[in-house]
Formats: sequence, structure tokens, C-alpha cells
Amino acid sequence: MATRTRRPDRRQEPLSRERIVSAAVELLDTVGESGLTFRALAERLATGPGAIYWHVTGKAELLGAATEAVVTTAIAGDDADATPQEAIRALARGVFDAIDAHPWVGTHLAHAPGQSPMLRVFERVGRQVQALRVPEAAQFTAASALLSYILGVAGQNAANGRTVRPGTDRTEFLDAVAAQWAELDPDQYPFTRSVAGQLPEHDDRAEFLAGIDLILSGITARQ
Amino acid sequence: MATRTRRPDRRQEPLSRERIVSAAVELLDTVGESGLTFRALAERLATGPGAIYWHVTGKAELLGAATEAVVTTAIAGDDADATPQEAIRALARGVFDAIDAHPWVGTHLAHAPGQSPMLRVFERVGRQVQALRVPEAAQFTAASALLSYILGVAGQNAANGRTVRPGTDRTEFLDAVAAQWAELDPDQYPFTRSVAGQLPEHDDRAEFLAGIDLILSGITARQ
DNA sequence: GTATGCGCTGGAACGACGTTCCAGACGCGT
DNA sequence: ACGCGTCTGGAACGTCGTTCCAGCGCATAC
Repeated sequence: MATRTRRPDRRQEPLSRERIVSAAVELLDTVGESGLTFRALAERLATGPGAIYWHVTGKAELLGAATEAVVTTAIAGDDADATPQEAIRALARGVFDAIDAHPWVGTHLAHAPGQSPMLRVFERVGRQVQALRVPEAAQFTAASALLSYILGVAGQNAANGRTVRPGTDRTEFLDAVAAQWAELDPDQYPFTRSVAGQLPEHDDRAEFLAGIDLILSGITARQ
Repeated sequence: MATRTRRPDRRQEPLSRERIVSAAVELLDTVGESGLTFRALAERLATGPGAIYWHVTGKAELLGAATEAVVTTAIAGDDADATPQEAIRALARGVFDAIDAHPWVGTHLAHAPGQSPMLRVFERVGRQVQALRVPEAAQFTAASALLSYILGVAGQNAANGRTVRPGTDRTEFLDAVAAQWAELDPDQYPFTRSVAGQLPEHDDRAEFLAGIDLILSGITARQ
């Protein structure tokens, strides 16, 4: 016999903004940025492109919502019982890992219309800057510097994650870049050549956190 | 009488990669990123879209070449007789001003295929890091941190420059953002609200350079 | 039980884009 | 005069974001 109320899968559960956004995230993760198409999205949701526009105003909003969904869960940690330095490191690590898992996020972090995901990070960073007892006049500069650095690494990682795409693993990629750097013109690129050797054994995430520490020590050295 | 050699304007001077790239830069500057179209470019060059493909492989290369053209002239300074700090500041200021004048550059700095414009900046920054007598093992981290920060600010400025577009001047825009920040939920955004008042009288470029100094003092504090 | 209205659907269609194709114009060497 | 490689530019292809709209199902009113 049929269920008492309405049949649970009329054609499936109905469309909704959340279902659309989460399908968009999956699509971005699996086929990359260029794979997010209203047609592909419609197919994955077993509907037509027109239906999506009832829940979402356009592609820009969709990308913004997808970015926000990822970032929001990434920084949803608790930093009550930690030193400000540790809290900032944890926050930064959260953003880094999110972008590592979803490279497309890096590209769209700064593009967001109301910048709402970045504003959330800014707020969280800023509170820890206050906790560091940075003078009021320097708080904005300190928080902005940390935010911009995080954003910059995000962009770089997104770019790398985009060019590396296939099965290539990280060390293989680093070896290739190191080899490329080692063959640069010695007159034009002496520094790059000199650090090329450090590339293969370098750890993106550790390097990123070292940069955070660098900025943190710059912030605290000032007061 | 006609000129002795060939008539100087057969239809005009012939197409060339340089002419295409510089027309692309003009188009990007005047109509923005979405205005760079092969059709618009062809019209501006009084030709058809097909002809452009003889000199350029596609849109990605075109954007990369345009970005490189702007960045290369932006960092073409001489830093022979300056302290390392001053040289780094000058370099950073060059990139900042270039992005201020051409906001679209910020978006594509990290996207470049061989990353060649960023590699140039990395090299220049790295040499000054060496001049700061940073220990060899820390040079890569220091240069990367500076580069990522510059890249991050570039991305942010590009995003702002894109949303501000029309005749709105900077102070007007900052006032609007400050007002928006001041109306945020006090429980969720205490820090952002507390610094909102500093926004209207804040100078993007000065703030950017203050961030550079922050990182520089973090670098030198370590040794 | 039938009619009415609305939230929501999804397929068709539009215009613009990046890109490819190719017939032919041009200039140079023979 | 001729042929050939370089370079041109307009037509055409496929795909994209987006708009449009005929109609579905369900709740409510009669």
C-alpha cells in the first residue's frame, strides 16, 4: 500500500536553494570551475535550467553561496580557550585546508558581492588581534595584513591546484617546478635559482603557517 | 605623389602581437574585464576575430600577456642605491599602483600560466630579502610571505575596483562601507564595528605599505 | 466536487561568447 | 609571370548564461 501522506518521492525531494548550492559545490569539486554549468547542474538535479533561476538569481550568486558554504564550515571552530596566536593559526589553517580541498574557493574569496565570507574571517582575526593587545590605531592594519596574506596564499594555491589538476601528486609537481626554476637565466633569476633546491622538500601548509607567524611576530614586535 | 616604398597604410599598420595586447589592455581598462571580447577587439583593430588567432593562441594567453605587460612596466624600477627595505617598499608600491590603475590585473596575477609576472616580482623581492641578511633557510618563507601579501591586497583591490566601477570616488565608497559595517550585528561583529570608524579616513595605499612594514619587521625581528 | 489561484517546474529559445575553418589577398623569390 | 607561404577577416559551430512561458500539483474557496 502507498504511504499515508503524500508519496515521499513525487519525482524526488523538491528543489531548494540548499540542494542547488550543495550540488554546485560537488560539481565544482569534481569537474572544476569550468564544469559548473547551469545545464550540468540541472541535469544533476534532474530538472531544467529555468527551474534553478527560481531559487538563485544567477551564476554570481551561486558561486558566492558555494564559497560561503565552504568557508563558513571551515572557520566554524571554537577559539575560546586558546592564546590569540593559536586561535589565529587555527583560523588560518581552517581557511587553508578548505582551499586545499576546494581550490576554486581561492579564486572567489575576494569576488564575493557583500564579501560576506571574508568579512567573517576578518572579524574572527580582528578579535584575536584585539586580544593581542595591539593598540587600537594599529588593529585595522594588523587584521588587514593577516587577511590579505591569507587571501594571497589562497589565490596562489587555487592557481596551482588548477594547473596541477590530474593525478599528479604534490611532490611530483614540486620537483617539476624546481627543475624549471633551476634552468632559469642565472643573470636574471639568481635568487629564484638559489631557492629552487628548497622547493621539493617544502610543505605548503607549513610554509603558510610560517608566514602567519612572521606577520604575528611583526605585529607583536611593534608594541 | 605616393611614398616611395609601400603605401604606409595599406589598411593601417599590420596586425601584431604587441598591437593586439595593447588594444586588449585599453579595452580592459575602459570597459572592464567582461568587455574584453574577441569581437570587440577585432572591431577596435579593424579586422575579424579569426585574424587575432594567428598571433595569439587564445583568450588565456591574451590575458596573461596583458597582465605581464602591465606588471613588467610597473616593476621596471632601479633599486641599486636603496636600502633593502626601501627597495621592497618601492617594488610593492609599483605593483599596487599598477593594480590601482588596472584593477583587472589583480585577478589574473595568480592565474598566469607560467606565472611569469609573479615570478619576476618574487625574484626582485627575494634579492632584497637576501640583502637583508635573512638566513638562507628562511629566505624562501620571507619572500613568499611578502609575495602572498602583495597578491592578496591585489585581489582585494581588484574586487573593490570592480564593484565600485562608476563615478563613485573613493571616500564616498569608504563612507558607504563604514556605514554598512556600523550596522552589523553587535554580537556577531564587535571588532568590525569597532574599526568601522577608522575606514573613512583610511588610505588604501598607506595601509598596504604599513602591512609591508609589518612583515618586514617580522622578518628582521627573527634574526 | 469543482473551480481558482499560486508556487514552482522544465524545456525551448535568444543573444553573445570563444573558437575553428577556409577562401582569398598580399608580398616575396624565382 | 608564376607559385608559395604568410597573413587576413568573415562565416559558421557549439556552448554558455539567461529569459520566457505553458503548464503542473496542491492548497484553498465555493
